[in-house]
Amino acid sequence: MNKRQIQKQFTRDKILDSAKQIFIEKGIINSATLQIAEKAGIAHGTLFLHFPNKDALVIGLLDIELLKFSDEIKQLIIETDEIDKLLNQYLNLIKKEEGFFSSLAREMPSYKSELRRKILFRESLIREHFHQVIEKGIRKGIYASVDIPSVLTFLFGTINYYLSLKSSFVHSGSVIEKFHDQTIEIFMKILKK
Amino acid sequence: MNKRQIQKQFTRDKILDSAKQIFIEKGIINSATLQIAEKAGIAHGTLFLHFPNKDALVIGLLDIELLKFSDEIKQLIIETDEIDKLLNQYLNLIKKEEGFFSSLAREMPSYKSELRRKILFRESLIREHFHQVIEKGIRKGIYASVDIPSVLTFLFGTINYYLSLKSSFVHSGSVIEKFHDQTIEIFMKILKK
Amino acid sequence: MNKRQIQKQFTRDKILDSAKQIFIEKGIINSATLQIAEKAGIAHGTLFLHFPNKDALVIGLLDIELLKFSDEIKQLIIETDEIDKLLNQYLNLIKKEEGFFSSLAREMPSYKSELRRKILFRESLIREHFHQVIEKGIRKGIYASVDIPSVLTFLFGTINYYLSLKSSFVHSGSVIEKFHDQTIEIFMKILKK
Amino acid sequence: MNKRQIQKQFTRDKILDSAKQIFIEKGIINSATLQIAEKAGIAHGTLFLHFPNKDALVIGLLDIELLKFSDEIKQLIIETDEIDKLLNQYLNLIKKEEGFFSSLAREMPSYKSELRRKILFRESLIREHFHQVIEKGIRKGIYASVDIPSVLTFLFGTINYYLSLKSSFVHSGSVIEKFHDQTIEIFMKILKK
DNA sequence: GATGAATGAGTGTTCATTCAT
DNA sequence: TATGAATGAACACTCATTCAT
Repeated sequence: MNKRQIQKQFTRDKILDSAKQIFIEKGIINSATLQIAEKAGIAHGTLFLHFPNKDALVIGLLDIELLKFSDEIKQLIIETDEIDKLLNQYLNLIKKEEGFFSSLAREMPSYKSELRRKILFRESLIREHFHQVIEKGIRKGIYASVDIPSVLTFLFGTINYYLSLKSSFVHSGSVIEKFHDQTIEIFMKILKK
Repeated sequence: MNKRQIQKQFTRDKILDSAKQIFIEKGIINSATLQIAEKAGIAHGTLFLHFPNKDALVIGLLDIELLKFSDEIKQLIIETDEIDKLLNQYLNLIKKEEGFFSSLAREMPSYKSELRRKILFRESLIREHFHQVIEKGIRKGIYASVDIPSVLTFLFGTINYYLSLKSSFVHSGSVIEKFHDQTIEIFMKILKK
Repeated sequence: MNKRQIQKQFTRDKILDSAKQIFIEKGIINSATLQIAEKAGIAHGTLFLHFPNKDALVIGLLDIELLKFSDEIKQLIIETDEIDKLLNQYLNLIKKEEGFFSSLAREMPSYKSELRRKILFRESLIREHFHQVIEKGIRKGIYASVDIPSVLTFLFGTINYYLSLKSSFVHSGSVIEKFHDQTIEIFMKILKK
Repeated sequence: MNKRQIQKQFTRDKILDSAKQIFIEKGIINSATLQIAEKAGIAHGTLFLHFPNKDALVIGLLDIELLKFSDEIKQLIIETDEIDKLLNQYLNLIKKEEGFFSSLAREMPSYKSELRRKILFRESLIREHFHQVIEKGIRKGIYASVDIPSVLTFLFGTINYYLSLKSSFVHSGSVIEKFHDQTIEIFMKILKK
C-alpha cells in the first residue's frame, strides 16, 4: 500500500470509528452523518466518498464487527463442544462489545429490511454453530431431544431483550454480566434430559 | 363533568384513537403529530393543548392500553392458577392487539428513558401476576423451585423478540400464533420439576 | 375572508411574487427555494406549507400566469378575426411579461415532463384560438389553404426562439418588440394566397 | 508533435468523446465531470488538466462539433445553389447528430453567456452560407426580395424549437425527419415570389 | 378551548474544483 | 503529466413546537 492508499484507509477507519462511537451513544437513527464526519475530523462530503450513503456506512460497520465476531465464535466452537462453555464464551464476547451490540439490538427492528436481513444473516451463522453443538449433544444422549430452532430463538430472544433494554436493566456496567449466570442456568435446564 | 369537560375528554379520546392507529401503522418515530391531528379531525395545535409534547401523547396512550391490558390479565389470574393456561390466555390477549404491541416492542428501545420506564412499569405489573401464580405453584410442589424473575425475563424477552421482529418472522398473519405452542412448551419445561 | 385567511393568501402571494422575480432573474433550475423564501421574508419551511414541493410552486405560478394570459387572449379573439391584428396583440401581451415568458421558454425543455406537459397544454389552448381564426380566414377565402398546424408550429417555434435567446438578441429592452414587425410580416406572407 | 504531445492529444480526445456521449444522454447540466472522466478511463483530476473547468470542456466540444458541421455545410454550398436542396441536406446533417443537437438546443438557453455566444457564433457561420445562397437567388430573380435575416431567424428558430422539445414531439425516432417536408415547404413559400 | 400559519434547525446527498502524491 | 482523495457550499424537504387570532 502506497502513502495514498494508507491515507484513504486511515480516513475510512476514522469514519467507521466515529460512526461506531456515535451509533452506540445515540443509536443509528438519531446519528447524523454530519456529526460522524465532524467527529472523524473530515468534511461532510468526504464521508459519502467512502460510503455511498448512510445505509452503506451502517452495513460496512456491521460487516466488520459481525465478521470479527463470527470468526471468534468459530474459534470457540473448535475449542469446545459443551454448550454451557460455548454459551459462557459467547456471552463474554458480546460483553466485550456490549455498547455496540446493545445499540444494534435496540434499533434493528427499525432498520430498513435489507439492513435487517444482513444482520439476521450474520446472526444465523452464529445460530448455526450453536445448532451443531446441540445436535451433537442430543445424538450423544447428553441433552434432551428438543426442537433446536425453538430453543435457540428462546435463547437469542432473551439475550436480545437484555441488550436492547440495557439502560433499563443496569445504570452502568454490563447487562450481559448481570444476567450471565441465570441465562446459562435456565438454558441448560431447557436442554436437560 | 360539565359539558365543556365532556367535550374536552372527547377530543382527547379522538387524539388517542388516531395516535394508536397511526403508531401501529408507521411506528411512533415515523408518525408525525400533524398526521395524528388530521386523522382525529382536529387542528394540529389542539393536539398540544391536550398533550404538552409528543412524548406525553405516547405515554398517555400507553397508560390506557397497558392498564386495560393489565386489567384483563388480572381477570385471567382470578380464573386460573395453572401457568400454562394463563400463558395461553396471555398470548391470546397480545395477539388481539398484536399490531400495537409489535410497534411498541419494535420502538421501545429508542424511546426516551421516562417513556421506557413507564412501559416497563406497566409490564412489571403483569410480571407480578405471573410471579404470584408461579410462586403458588412452587409452594404447592407443582413447579420446580426456579428463580422466578430470571425465568420471567426469559419468557418476556422471547415474546418481545418475536414481536419486535415480527416482519422478519412472518410476512403476514400473527407471529404470536406461529410461536404460540413452542413458547408454552419450552416455558413449561423450564418450570418442570 | 377572515384575517387569517387574508394573511395566508398574502404569504402565498409573497411567495409567488418572489418566485416569479427570482425565476426570471436566474431561471427556475438555478433558483433555490431558500432564496425565494428569503426574498419573500418568510421562513424556508413556510414555503413548503404553501406548496408541497418546488415543482408545485412552479406549476402554481404557471397556472396563474398562463391562465391570466389565456383569458386575455380569449378576449382578443372576440374582438378581432383578422390574424395580423390578433398576432399583433398577442405579441404585445407577451411583451408585457417578457421576462417571465423568456425564462419559461429558456428552461421549458429541461423541465420534468409533467411540468412541460402542463405548459404545452396551456400553449395548445392559445394555438387553438389561432387555429380557429385562420380556419375561418381560409374558409372566407382570405388566406391560402395552408396546413394550419405546421404553420402555427413555425410561428410559435420562432417566438419561442426569440424568447429563449432573448439575452443574445438584445442587451436590454424587448426582443419581442425588436422582431415584432418582421414576425408579423413573414407570417402573413405564409398565409398569403 | 513529439510523443508526449501525441499522448496529451489522445487523452484530450478521449475526454471529448466521453463528454459528447454523456451530454447527449443526460444533458450538459446533469452530466458530472466525474462520470465523464470515468467513461474516458482517466482520473477525475486529469480532466481539469486538459480543461480548466467544465464550461471550457463544453466549449471545446462544441468548437469541434460545430466546426465539423460548418465544414460539411460549406461543402454542400459548393455543390448546390438551390435553397430547397441545401435545406434538405442541412436537415439531413442535423438528423445524423440529432441527439447532440437536441441536447444542445434544449440546454443552450441555460448556458453562461460566453458559452452561448460561442454557439451562436458558430450558428451564424452556417446562417451566412444560407444568406449567400438566398441572396444569389434573389439577385437571379428566383426568390422574392425578403429580409433575409428575419427569414432565417424564422427558419432556425423553428428548427431549434423542434430540437429542443424533441421528446414532446416524438416518442422515439427523429423530430427532424417528422417535420422535414413541412419545414421545407413553408420555408419555400416564404421565399416564393 | 380551538385553530392553523409560521418557524427554523435539521436531514442525507451531490459535485465542480483543488492539491498533495 | 497524471492521479484520486478531500473539500464544502449548496440543495430540497421534514416536523415538533409556538402563538396570534
